[in-house]
Amino acid sequence: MNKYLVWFRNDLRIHDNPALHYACTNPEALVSGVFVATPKQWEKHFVANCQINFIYKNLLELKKNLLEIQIELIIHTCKDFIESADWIFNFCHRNKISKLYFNRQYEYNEKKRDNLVKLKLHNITECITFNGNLLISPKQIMTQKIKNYRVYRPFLKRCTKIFSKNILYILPPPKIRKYSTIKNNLLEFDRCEIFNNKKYNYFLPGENYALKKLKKFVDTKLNNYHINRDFFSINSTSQLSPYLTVGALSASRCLYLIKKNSKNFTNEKNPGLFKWYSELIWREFYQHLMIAYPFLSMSEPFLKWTNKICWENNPKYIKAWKNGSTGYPIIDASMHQLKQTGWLHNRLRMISASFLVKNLFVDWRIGEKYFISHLIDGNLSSNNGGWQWSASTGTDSAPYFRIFNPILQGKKFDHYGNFIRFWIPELSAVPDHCIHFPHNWAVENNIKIHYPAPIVQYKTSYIKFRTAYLYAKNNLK
DNA sequence: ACGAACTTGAA
DNA sequence: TCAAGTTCG
Repeated sequence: MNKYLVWFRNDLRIHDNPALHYACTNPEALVSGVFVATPKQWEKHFVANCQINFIYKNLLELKKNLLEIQIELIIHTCKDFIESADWIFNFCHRNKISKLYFNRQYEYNEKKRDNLVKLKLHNITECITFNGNLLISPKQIMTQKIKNYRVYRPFLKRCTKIFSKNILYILPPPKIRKYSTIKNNLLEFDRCEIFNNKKYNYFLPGENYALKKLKKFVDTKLNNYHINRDFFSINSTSQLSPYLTVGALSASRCLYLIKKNSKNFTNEKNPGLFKWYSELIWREFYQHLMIAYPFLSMSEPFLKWTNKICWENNPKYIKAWKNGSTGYPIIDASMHQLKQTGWLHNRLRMISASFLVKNLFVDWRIGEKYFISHLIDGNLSSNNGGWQWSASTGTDSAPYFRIFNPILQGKKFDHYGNFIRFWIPELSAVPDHCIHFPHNWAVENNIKIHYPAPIVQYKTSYIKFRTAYLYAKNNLK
């Protein structure tokens, strides 16, 4: 009897999963699933504990869902990618697997691992791979001159053209298998220490929950998304990024709903929908960018000459930024939320990134690494893209003279200071109009607040960065 | 090859 | 206005 194996990686779902779907088209075959955890690899790349925890919890849900269609999910732990490639090879060899199915990953190390597996399995097991994670395959989206897009807007326009022309299919989950591969229906996760950590319960795991959450967002928040999305204290975004990262939800499922909700999803008549769609394409854009320019995943800036900037990297400043004790409430509140929940609104990511780079004059890569090591939705390409955008080192990034003023941003988007009071209770007595910079108010009213003084002055600190940036640009480009 | 366009800001 | 080069059709 034919034995097929589905190798799950960042696609922990049964809906819209090409590898799983096509492995199951032969009703006679024996289909099993496998996931290989690689703790050392994760550690080396600073994957956040909350994300690892989230992966395990999602695996549990995946296992349950696969159980219902009589497919066993084997979970094995290896050290790193190299070892996992060996293990997959041995597994296929030992169990006489005739076909191995998986959805492609395009990152540098992942691709290297997969090529190794393919090479080893040559003449033993047929490897069948799919694009299960991107909305569009890398080669299918090129400029007229057959070059990779470097600028977001034309990329978006091209995507829109393609998507409105093509019909989008969402693959259903497989039907119950004729022959079961279930050996045990125990959910053997209890020994995983991280999994038992009760600290991380902000995002409920699982594909079923993600689909419900998506539907609820589309039904209740999508229409006003463009108006509400920037106000980070009112929960107006979809908060689906963790599910997209582990693949409990596919981006194409989101696109499918977008198309379903509007015949012409590009139409300005649907501004909320269009805005959300364009955010989804940002995610896509940064992935394509990293595929085209792998050096982006190796701590290299897009603009090479920015390597010549002499970052100050003051350890005191770095520590204060990480701990949320900079004396700028919006920054400190953000850093508290990041540490405690593993999630931050995108605007807050931008404000705190801008502050680290352009006020504290710290190398953006230090911030990039810190975010990855704390984010539940941490994703190499989006995180890197966002940081390079903020630091003005990317190809399509904010101009260096564009800087977020943490006080003004706070006043604009957290007008009543609700967000700040939630994360910094020490400031709860400060009146609304002073909460974004409470220091002067405290002095004038002779009130002692338990809150650090600002570590840098906004304006002078920015000039320092700007001077160094321009120096590198003009002299060393 | 020419010209339009270029996420998110602030003074 | 800062500030301006590059990308893309």
